[in-house]
Order: sequence, then C-alpha cells, then structure tokens
Amino acid sequence: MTTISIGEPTVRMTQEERSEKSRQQILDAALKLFSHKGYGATSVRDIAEEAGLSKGNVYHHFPDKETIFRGLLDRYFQAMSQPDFPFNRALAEGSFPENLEGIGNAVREIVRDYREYVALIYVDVVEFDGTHVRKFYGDMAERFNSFMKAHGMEKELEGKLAAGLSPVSAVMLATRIFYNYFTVEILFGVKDHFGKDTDAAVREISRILRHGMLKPNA
Amino acid sequence: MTTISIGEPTVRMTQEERSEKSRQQILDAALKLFSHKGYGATSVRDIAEEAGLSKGNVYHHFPDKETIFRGLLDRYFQAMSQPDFPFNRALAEGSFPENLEGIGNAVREIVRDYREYVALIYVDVVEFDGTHVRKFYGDMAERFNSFMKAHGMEKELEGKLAAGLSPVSAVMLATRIFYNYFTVEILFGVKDHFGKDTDAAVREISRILRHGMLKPNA
DNA sequence: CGCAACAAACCGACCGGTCGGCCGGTAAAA
DNA sequence: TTTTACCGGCCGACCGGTCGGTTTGTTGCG
Repeated sequence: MTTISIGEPTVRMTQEERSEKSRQQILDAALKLFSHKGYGATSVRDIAEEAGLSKGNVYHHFPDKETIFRGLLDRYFQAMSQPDFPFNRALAEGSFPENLEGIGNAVREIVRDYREYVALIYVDVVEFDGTHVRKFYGDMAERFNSFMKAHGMEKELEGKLAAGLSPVSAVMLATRIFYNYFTVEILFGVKDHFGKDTDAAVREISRILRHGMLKPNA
Repeated sequence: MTTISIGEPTVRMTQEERSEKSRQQILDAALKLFSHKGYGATSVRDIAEEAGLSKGNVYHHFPDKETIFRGLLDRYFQAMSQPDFPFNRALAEGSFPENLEGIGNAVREIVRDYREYVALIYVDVVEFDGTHVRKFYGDMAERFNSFMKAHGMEKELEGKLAAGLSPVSAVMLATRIFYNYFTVEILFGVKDHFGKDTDAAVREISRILRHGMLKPNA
C-alpha cells in the first residue's frame, strides 16, 4: 500500500486505483498542453512534468503519444453522448424551437467548460487531417435523428416546422451557429463580436432562426 | 545577372526580383507546412527544404519563424479586403437576402481556395491563443457596417428586414453559418454532413435564414 | 567599355538544447 | 515470489537560430 497525503487525512490506494489516478493525471496534463500548444509541439516530457510523473511512467500507461491524444477525444465524445450533457438536456426538456435561447445558453456553458476539448478538434483537423473527428461529424445528422426519435420530438415538430423542412436540418443549423458563435467568443477570445452583448445576440439569432430575417408579410 | 532555365528559355532576374521570388517561395512553403502540421511542429528546416532554399537564406529574408507566420495571416486578411474577393463580390452585386445562395456559393469557393489559410486561423487560436486573429474577428461587425454603408445597402435592407433586426446581425449570421458549413465540409473532410447534398443544404439554410423554421402562420 | 569595390542573396556547418521512445533497475503491492 | 507502478538515463535525430564564407548582382570610376 502506498500512502499519499493531500493535506487531508492519509489515503490508501490499491494498485488499480493508483494506476487509474496516474492515467487521469496524464490525460489531464495532456489536455492542457495539446489544447494550448498543439500535438506536435507538445513533448511527452512536458506531459510527464505537468502530470507530476516520470516520462517512463507515462510510457508505462500509454503505448505512445498518439494514444494519449485519442484518449482525450474519446473522453470528449463520451461526455457528449451522456443524457445529462447540457446540450442534450436542453434539447430534450424544452420544446424546439421555442427553446432556442435555452439551447444557446447550453452551448455557451459547454464551450466554456469544454473549451480545451473544442481546441483539440482544431488540433486534429490541422495535425491529423481531421482523421479522429471526421466520423463524429459525419454521423452527426444520424445521431440527431436518433435522439429526436428517441425523445418523440418528430410529430410535434412536424406540425410546427415549415413545410418541406427536415427537423434534423433545423436542429443542426441551430446547434452549429451557436457552437460557432461561442467558439469565437470564448476560444478566440472575442467579446460581443456581433456588435451586441451575448444575450442580445442569442435572442437575435434565435429570432432569425424561428421567424427569418425578412419582414413577415413582404 | 543570374540565368535560370526552367525548361523554357533562359530567364534573367534582377536582385529585387530574385529576392521577392524567394520570399514568396518561403511563404508558400510555410503555408503548406503550418496549415498541415501546426506552427510548433513545423521546423524552419522543413520550410527551407520545401521552398528549395537553404535555412540560412530563410533567415536572411525573415528575422524569425513567427514573422513568417504573421506574414501569412497578413496575406490572407489582405486578400479578404479586396473588392474582388468572392464574398465581397457576392454581397455587393446581389440583393440581400435574396442572394443568400450566391453568398453561400461564394463562401464555398473561398473555403476551397483558401483552406490552408483557414487552417492557419485554427493554428493561431491553439498555439498563439488567438493573438493574431482576435482583432480581425473583433472588428468584423464594424467592417460589415462600413461595407454595407459604402454600397448603399442600408436603406434597401431597412425596408426588407424584420423590424428591430440590425442589418449587420443578419449579414454576420449568414456569413458565419456558411463559413462553418463549408469548413466542416472541406477542411474537416465531411461530405453532406447535414444529411443532404451541398446545394440542398445551401438552399435549406438560405430558406431558414430568410423565412424562419416555423410555419408562417403558426 | 572594363573592372574594381561594395551590397545583397545564398549556403551549410555548427551551437546548446530538446525530441520520442526504450530499457534496466527498484520498490511496493498482490 | 511474481507482478506491476514507477524512475531516470540513454539513444540517434532533430530543434531554432547564428555565423563565416561564397556567389551573384549593382554601381561608379577610369
């Protein structure tokens, strides 16, 4: 048994617990570094140091550097598939598209809390040619379809949406524009880039998505 | 005078021409490498080799690696400010928002032709914390404003757009969603990610932006 | 014109330092 | 005792940047 003290009372850990803890420390350190320096510019030494472990130990838990990177994307995609992921909650519990503002706020929360993972997607696109994220985006329409079917949103939407408009397109479009808006705001660090504050921008986007930008009877 | 033969008749170049040609070769090589490997993972040796020059020569034309990177972003922002840039042409010569499909197609053309520069923006966000692109995005709303004023689009739009909706928001929103759509399609390499072909997606997005996703009289 | 004198373009070796990955050894858990 | 977590030195390759020296183009003077 090893004893570790973290200021608090001494903690006993089994071998499995220690191993898992190290794995998570490595992933946490790698997330921070990959998302701020890119993949190629982050060294395994950096990761080990940031994690407070030796380089040898990192290679004990992961076969190579790229496996660490893939592990991080898996973490993110895993989180996004949980029912309590803010976006999934907002989409399921409200009534689309009346709840567009709620969806916008959920996306805002996600980009804020997961900004490093969002950056990882850019890293993959640049340094791995999008290899690891292509499937995720390619399956997105189908995933929305299943989600909406599972939550019985189809019939309700059929009656509300304009004729000939697929519910999937409507939800996809709304999702994408909010992700894009908050990525620029939070990841790029540009405040109020629509020329108005965030809440006003979310309201205006929601309104255009619901009723269009043209005058109603023109 | 130097004589170079490129299969074709011999070409004479002044010192200034040779220098400029080398500078462009360096930038072209750097664009290719930075956009595919990231900044930190691209070595000045790689750039020199790709450009067909020596490393010493690269440092003769540029003081350091980062200046090369900034030079590439300058190139891109410069191109975007030209009146004949596809987006500017589409926005100026058509009638917004009837020409949304045309704007969509212009953005498609841009992302296709400038995909490596678009990737550079991601590289800046990840590896330079967005330092070089923040101003560009921060000034975007104001830039649209000036552009529309210069082309006398205000009054026309005032009569067409829904009450209380700012023309800038309308144009910004449309621009962003198209950029996002084609970035995923072209840069991420995901075909038909809205679940339908590109033209159908552009039409559907344009329609939602113009008339909204809700039934007209609901 | 010829040609010396200068400047700019260019090359490749070299610097201290870091890279990804491996491996032998140690100590603790099972 | 066997297995596993963990350490840190080691390898050849490569990093950004500098520098001494060579080639090439330009300029001015006779």
